[in-house]
Amino acid sequence: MRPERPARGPRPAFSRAQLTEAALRVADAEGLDAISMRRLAAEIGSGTMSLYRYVSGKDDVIDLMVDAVSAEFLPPDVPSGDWRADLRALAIQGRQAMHRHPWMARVTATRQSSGPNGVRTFERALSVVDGLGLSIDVMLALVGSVFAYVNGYVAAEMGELEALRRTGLDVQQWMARQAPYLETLLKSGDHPLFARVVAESGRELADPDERFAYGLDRLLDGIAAALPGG
Amino acid sequence: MRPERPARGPRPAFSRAQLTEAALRVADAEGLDAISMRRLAAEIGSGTMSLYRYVSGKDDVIDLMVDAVSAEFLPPDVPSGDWRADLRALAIQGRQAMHRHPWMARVTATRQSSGPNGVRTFERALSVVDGLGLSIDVMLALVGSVFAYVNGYVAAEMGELEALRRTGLDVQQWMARQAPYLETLLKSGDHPLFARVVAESGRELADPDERFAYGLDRLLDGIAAALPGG
DNA sequence: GAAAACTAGGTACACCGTACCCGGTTGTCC
DNA sequence: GGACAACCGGGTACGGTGTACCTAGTTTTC
Repeated sequence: MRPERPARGPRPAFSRAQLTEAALRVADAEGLDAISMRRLAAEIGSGTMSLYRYVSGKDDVIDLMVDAVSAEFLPPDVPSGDWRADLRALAIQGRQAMHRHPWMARVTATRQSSGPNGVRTFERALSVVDGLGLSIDVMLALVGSVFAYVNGYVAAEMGELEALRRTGLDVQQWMARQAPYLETLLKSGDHPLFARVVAESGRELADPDERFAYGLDRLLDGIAAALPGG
Repeated sequence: MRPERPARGPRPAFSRAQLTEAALRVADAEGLDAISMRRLAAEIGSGTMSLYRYVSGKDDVIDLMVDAVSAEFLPPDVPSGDWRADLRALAIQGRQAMHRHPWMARVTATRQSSGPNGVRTFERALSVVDGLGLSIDVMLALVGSVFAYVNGYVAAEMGELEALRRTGLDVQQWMARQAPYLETLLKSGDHPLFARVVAESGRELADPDERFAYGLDRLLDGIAAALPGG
């Protein structure tokens, strides 16, 4: 955790920040699976094992990456006073950050950042619902439910996109490949609502941002209704 | 996709179902990372490469596992008429299934099942909100938001448990190891709400099931309020 | 100048998914 | 009954992975 110059020994050839930056560049462009210690070493022009002078292992690299991205949607240090707007903005900015870094959602779904920026985000999210007359347990549950929705929604969203990217196909080619299986499902007649989805979906809530916000607003409605003030 | 006896050739020594069962046994007991083609082959007493007669690759094995677990929380084929109770039950049973299979949440967070049981679950979830005067797009958004909450919540929940399991430590040992970092965070004074969490959390909503249900009920409240009938 | 504390990084090990291939078994058809 | 297609089991091999361990060089302190 200390990128600073130690007392003795030669000057380090690079820094944890440079390593993190290289890892982000690779993962953003080629996906999380493109990250390997050998690859990262090649990227910054060092020997593979030298990386272990800066991080304790690959997991540590991932932690650094997550914490770096967490900084991108850090809420302002002082809440606006409108808890709903603040929570909504945090959710939307979190999603946008995960869209900029398509590998992010898969990681944060199962492991939230315990680095400085992760903790800061958590603290500021709690501060958004502070002063509403809630116990810390309820505050935690409310913030947690919004995080759960955002992480769950975006993980599903990006999971599909990343799976598509891995195939190397475009959307048309992919749909053409799925067509026979889809046909079988529809022809069986056992899935009338799924058939309706295929036939008539997309008239409303066609914009992905709008779809995300729709569910988010339902959740925020429910939270608002449970608040002491009404 | 065809475990049936083919026309020619020797009788297969095992079946996709047996392979799936072995994979579930290993993953449930030792985690998803314990699943390897060599390990599975050893488990069912076959050569490694023979598995490829039954599945196209490791991803296919995972798909089979997910679809098998999906059968565990398949909603009844006819909704009760109480959409809220049905959606709530689906969420709770989905979570319970993911608790029985700790590896499941990590997988479904980014890749929903497109196998028979996955499609059936999807169809029946939609049928729960059918007949309420909603367009298929809104139905999709509502079901999707509940899925997002459940997947997001349980993925975070299980992610923590699985991370703990991987260390091999028990809760006390793990907390003792984190203590110095925690101390630093608290001593800095920059995280007063986080400090409150550490100090006073657990008085309300101490039961994990209750915590999960609390957020879920907020979401369902918000959905109820948006329904045409009120 | 010696020693301590750090640095870079090569080698090696155990494991992974799976492409490719060979040889054996079974059913069908002439 | 013989030929052959179609399938099965599975060994070998390749190009990857994370990282433990070790050697050797460099800088600072005493």
